[in-house]
This record gives sequence, C-alpha cells and structure tokens, in this order.
Amino acid sequence: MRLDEGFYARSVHDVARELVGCVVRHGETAGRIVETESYHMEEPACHAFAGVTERTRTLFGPPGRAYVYFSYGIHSLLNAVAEDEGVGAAVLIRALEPTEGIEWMKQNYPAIRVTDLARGPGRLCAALGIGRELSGTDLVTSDRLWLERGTHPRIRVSTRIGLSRDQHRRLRFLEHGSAFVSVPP
DNA sequence: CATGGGATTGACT
DNA sequence: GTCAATCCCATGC
Repeated sequence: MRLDEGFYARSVHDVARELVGCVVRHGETAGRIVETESYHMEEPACHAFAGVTERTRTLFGPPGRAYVYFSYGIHSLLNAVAEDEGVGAAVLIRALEPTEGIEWMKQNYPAIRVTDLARGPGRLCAALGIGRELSGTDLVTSDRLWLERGTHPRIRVSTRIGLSRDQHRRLRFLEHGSAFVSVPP
C-alpha cells in the first residue's frame, strides 16, 4: 500500500525511522529500505539550513515529494520531503535490499553482488535508474516513483555518514542485522 | 564572476 | 587506508 501525504507530514525523524522496512518502487524495480537519515532545516548539515533557494525549493514544499540532488559531480541521492509545507526537512534513503527488477539493476554493474547493488545512496539511485529529473516528483500520486508500506523491522540508531558538521547527532536509522546497509552501525 | 567544498564511490597502494 | 573524479550551487569579492 502506497504511503500517503499524512505519513510524510510529521516529524522528519519519525518519518525516517518508520521508512526503514518500507519499499521504494521505480518502474520495474523495487527494494526494501534498510537505512535512512533525517535532515532538518534547523541544523547546518541540512541543505535547507541556508533557506529557500532554487536548489532547496522542493525541501520547503509539500510533504511527500522526492528531492533528488547531484553530489560530488557524479551521484544522484534520493530524499523524501517530510514535515509541513514551509518547513525544510527530508529523509535521505541510503540503502535498499533489492526485491524486484534485480536483473534490470545489474545492467549498470553486471558483476556486482546483490548485497552491493543498492548499498549506499549513490548506487541506490544508479540501480533504480533515479536521476535528478525526478526531483519534485509527488510520491503520493506519481505513477513512476513512490514508496509503499512494508515490514516493521527492529531498528538500530547511529550517527549520520559523511558529514563535516553535526556529526554527533544520532539521526541514522538502520534495519538491525541487515546485510544491505551502506556502513555498519 | 570566481572559487571551493560536498548527505560518494571505486580504483589503487 | 588514501585519493581523484566532476558538477552544482552557495558564498564572497
């Protein structure tokens, strides 16, 4: 069952925690989320910290939209916008356990192990074929990209990955014991 | 208008 | 473990 707008219109930290176990679906591909991180406009690590710009407009828009941005000149990273319109906050989806379309995903990495296919936010987008052109997609109504309710795994919490600021906050949520997470907790 | 760093990855030592 | 690749955009002159 697809997640509705009400699911996203809550504390970004609650949304991030509950997205673990849910399913991302794009075209013929799908996977269970095993790792997320939450970002809120009040902290410098969040893109929305600088306020509304062309780049961050989606983050301040209605909840349930996709925010896809380009990082390090190479990778697309997928986020789900949370909280009410006017509040800049989103959940970074960092790793999936691939469930459908695995052969299609392997087109880009023929020799890769399934556990590595969507392990890490950049590879996740590469595996599912998600690019920046999907930023702003309404995950509640789109027929291309959306999220669905899934399992309710045991959750482990740890610090976020790759930040230069706010490294101490424990805003990373992982499925306990999953072999598909990007970095061990 | 120039510059520098980034929510990363894969290749290499 | 270290490091380059590579582009967007926020910041500052």
